[in-house]
Amino acid sequence: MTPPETPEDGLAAHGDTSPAVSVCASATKKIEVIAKRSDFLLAARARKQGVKPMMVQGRDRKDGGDLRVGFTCSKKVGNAVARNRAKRRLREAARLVLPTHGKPGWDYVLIGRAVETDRRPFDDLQQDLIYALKKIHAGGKPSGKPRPKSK
RNA sequence: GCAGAGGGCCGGACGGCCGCCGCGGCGGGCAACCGCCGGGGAGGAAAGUCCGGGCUCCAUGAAGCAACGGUGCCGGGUAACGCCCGGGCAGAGCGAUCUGACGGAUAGCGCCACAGAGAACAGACCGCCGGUCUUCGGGCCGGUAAGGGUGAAACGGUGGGGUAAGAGCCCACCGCGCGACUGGCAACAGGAGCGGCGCGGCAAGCCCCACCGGGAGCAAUGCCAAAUAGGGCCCCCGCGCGGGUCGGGUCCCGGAGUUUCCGGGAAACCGCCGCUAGGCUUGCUUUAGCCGAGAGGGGCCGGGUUGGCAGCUAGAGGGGAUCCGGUAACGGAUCUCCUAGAUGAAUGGUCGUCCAGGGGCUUCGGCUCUGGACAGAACCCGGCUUACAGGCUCUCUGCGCAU
Repeated sequence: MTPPETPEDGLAAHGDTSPAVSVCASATKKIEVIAKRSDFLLAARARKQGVKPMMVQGRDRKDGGDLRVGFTCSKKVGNAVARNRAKRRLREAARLVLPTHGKPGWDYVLIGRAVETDRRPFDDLQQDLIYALKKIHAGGKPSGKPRPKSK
């Protein structure tokens, strides 16, 4: 079966998106990786939006610098192989989506989930990420003290 | 052909498009860096972290002893091992084969539940036999351990002789113990002869004997940088003029893109050098000094924090082929191929075609749906253990059939 054409958003097409990317991301072309634990903790205290295959946390650092992203897959996701696979799919989705839908100066943390991060069709995974980013930029909910106990 | 035993090996394949992490080369650039090209990039268990090493740091005269821990039939292999190979012994199986904490119980201590008369210098409940008494039911004294009963285990077994009844009390055979000698490197095996038999089990209870072991680990360890509160040590000390780019800071430009780093440049803010001058407070006194203390400034050291670099991957290395030694594990020689190094942690994402495997339909040609186990390097090796869809292959055993 042929894959459905999704010309919008420039996410499904691969080869000829480089001019669009360079236009949109003139200020920040590279995505930094969050490496410090304290940055993860700050992002966790900021806005969040859950979608089926992942939880997305976002924080505006308000310094206008680079867009940064981090990934978290706890042992709840599964063994090491399952955690790696989930993290790789999230990383790939972030690579395709964030240059056009992310905002400079923000930190994003993507958190993997047990089965859905692996099973979700990749196009849907990208749409979910775009939806979550929109909600977060629009205001989101502050992920305060009451941690979500449901899955 | 059926049933079974023991090994060895593989553990999806190919191709688009888009990425990630090292390495090498070329080009641009003073350089930082950027671009292009080439090549490499998870496993048989990478896992558990259970043994044995290498390596690093710490401790330590050599060594011995004690304590603690480990190993435990014998011989060999190995860098070493608790691993591997061969052999012995015991047990299981018709067999191929499999299983085994397999040193010592006359070094000592301890334990052996329940049942049973009795459980470790044996003992006598029912019996059996003799004596004696008798109300004829049996009682009492003595002998005995063959028979019964209990138990995981009861102090040899069977038969004969013998006796009041019995008993290795005596004899034959079997068993047991000691054992000259023989074979073997040894574990061990065979065994002339001797002994009437006295000597139960547990060491996965303490223990004894022999051998081995100093401790901690790559978050080891070494180096560099930044910023901060406080500590220790050392130096300078005011003013003015000039010099210079060696160190720090400031500013500008470029690169990488952020509390920063690298390269180039500018100016004289501080240190510095030359001249000049003779001290901010205070103490001492020879009223002057290379004097002391303090404030201020600078540098160094040590400690914690964060980041970077090294350690970091080619090593007792693995695979293949041939030859030699060895029953084998393994060793030697020659040729050849392979050999990842991340650090919020790369080795992928996605799509297509095919191949095993499974289900359904079938006109036996196929069609269609489904679908790939266990699992991810983190300093490196040698083992062990555990997990694992499915498949390939070799050798051997038993039974059946055919010749």
